[in-house]
Amino acid sequence: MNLRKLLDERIGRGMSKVSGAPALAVVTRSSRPEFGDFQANGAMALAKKLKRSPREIAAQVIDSIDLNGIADKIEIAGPGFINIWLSEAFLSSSICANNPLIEKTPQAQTVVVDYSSPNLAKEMHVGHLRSTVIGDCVTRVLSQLGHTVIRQNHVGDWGTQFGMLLTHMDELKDRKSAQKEELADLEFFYRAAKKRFDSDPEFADRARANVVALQSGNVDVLHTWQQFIDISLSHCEALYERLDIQLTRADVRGESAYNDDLKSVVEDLDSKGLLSESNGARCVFLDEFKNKDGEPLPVIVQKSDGGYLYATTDLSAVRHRFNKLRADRALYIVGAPQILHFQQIFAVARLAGYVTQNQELTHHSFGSMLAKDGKPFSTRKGGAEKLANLLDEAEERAFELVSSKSPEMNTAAKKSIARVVGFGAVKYADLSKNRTNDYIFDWDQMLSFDGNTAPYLQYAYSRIKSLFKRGEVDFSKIDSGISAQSAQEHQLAVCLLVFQETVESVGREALPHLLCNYLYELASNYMRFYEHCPVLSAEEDLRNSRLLLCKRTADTLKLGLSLLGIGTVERM
RNA sequence: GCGCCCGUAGCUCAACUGGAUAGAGCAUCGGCCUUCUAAGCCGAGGGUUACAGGUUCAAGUCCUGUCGGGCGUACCA
Repeated sequence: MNLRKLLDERIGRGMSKVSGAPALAVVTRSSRPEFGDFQANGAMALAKKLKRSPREIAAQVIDSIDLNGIADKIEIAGPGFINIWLSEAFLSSSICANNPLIEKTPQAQTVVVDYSSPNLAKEMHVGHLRSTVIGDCVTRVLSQLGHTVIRQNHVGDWGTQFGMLLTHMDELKDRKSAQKEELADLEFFYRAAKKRFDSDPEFADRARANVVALQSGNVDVLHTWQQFIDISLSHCEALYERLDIQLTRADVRGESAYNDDLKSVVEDLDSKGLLSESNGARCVFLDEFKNKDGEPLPVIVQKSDGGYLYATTDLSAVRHRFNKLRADRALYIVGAPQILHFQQIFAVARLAGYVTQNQELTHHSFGSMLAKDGKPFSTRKGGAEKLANLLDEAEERAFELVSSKSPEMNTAAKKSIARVVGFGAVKYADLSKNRTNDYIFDWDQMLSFDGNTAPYLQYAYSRIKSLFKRGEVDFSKIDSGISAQSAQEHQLAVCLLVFQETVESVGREALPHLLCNYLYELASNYMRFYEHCPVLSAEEDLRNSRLLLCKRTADTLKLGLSLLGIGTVERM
């Protein structure tokens, strides 16, 4: 149940009645406990419009709304806030086993999400984590809400750097073991190829020839290319699997997939009169984009030598997503440096009619990862930390911690907990921040296990499970409701009812940190409840009520964490 | 130069998109384990929300300007 929406509708109706025209209730969580559970702020704006006293308006609104069975106290406070206290009966009936944690949307859409999209020429590094985990979370959330999600891994599998890589691969062909060894570490392989390219002119010539051969469809070169792509993809897949990222080979649709369509895109733009020629290149000029001299900035779709660019590829991808995949929405989880690029692509796509008015096309950007010295990770010169190294370190540190906290556990159990906790911490570090700013990569911060981190949420969960085990609780025998009498129980109960609204927001805005904030608040509320309200030792009715609160909290934490792509453990 | 993004506690970040006394975590200091897991709980200190104006019942949030930072800005992706 979306509680806020419910209140917004109920109070909004009252507001509109008083106004004589549609008016918004503007319901939010109350800023402090003495102001109740929720507050409606719409009366002030309405009073302004009607040129009347806000408190008077608020009083009329209260008279005209029916919150029977939902609220047991409504008050006017300050300049005209309407404060609402939810009734215990409402909390009890809302938090019961047959109410689903998340309701499906009545308006299911087809949503394409473009995320992860690593460059296959190199190995995935820590900078790829952001897009990968955010996209993974967004797709899980949208699926949970009942939408049809189509994942698109727009990998970089085409371009001039492959000439150099394929040439180097050819050189090693006769020495199978050497080739295998080098390809096992793509970072090493890339550097070796680059070194040859820079130092050996003959090699560089062959590399350039291979680029041409590749682009013109030479069968042998294509075969080698396919081999390389397969190997590189399997590197990615190993990381996806470790991190439990829901991307498979079927979701891969790289740049090369659009090659055959590029000519058609350009022709189509031409037929629609959008194309003009400038310095030999074919471009779309848009009034809203200017270059550094204040002159119109082109979106170049075909170079003067006849070649195509990533703008062309992306236009083709847009067309594919809306025409072939029948998307209602297409979300791009790609870093901030590409803001202008996507603004241009989206504008052209709209002009060309690839996307209609009621179809959504949005770029969800985020800042780049910087090294400790504040400088960007160079993806050309190496120096970027391999994602695999981060994951190794996460497992090691978590293993040490588990070992020190629970020395009695066997190694296998410790290892399995270390994986869930370590990777959870890494993912949460990225998911919990909304910054469009750049941010500094820091091992200790990334691998922290204290405070507002995934392990805190996992700990809350395992504490609840441990409680059930100790109490030998059988929920099939508990059919009573909850009674939230203490402040801690009440806060926890209200918090549980905000889950739906939070998840819907994440689906709408593609902002996983909202879910992180929510789950942290939920876990904090639970911890306070746990400290103040004994569960197993309480008399039967109270014990059952508290057990039900625990159960709902555990279920919400587990589902919420799973939507973040983070696991839970029974013990830790 | 122009465009976009950003500037919140010592550090990393929130603030439900204009609402009441700007909140968390880390770090620092003090308390709480013979009662359900101390990866926890309770408490303290720490702020002119970069700066200056403006808009209004109400501004961290909107507008203008200044300073500081990042990114982008014609055939790489």
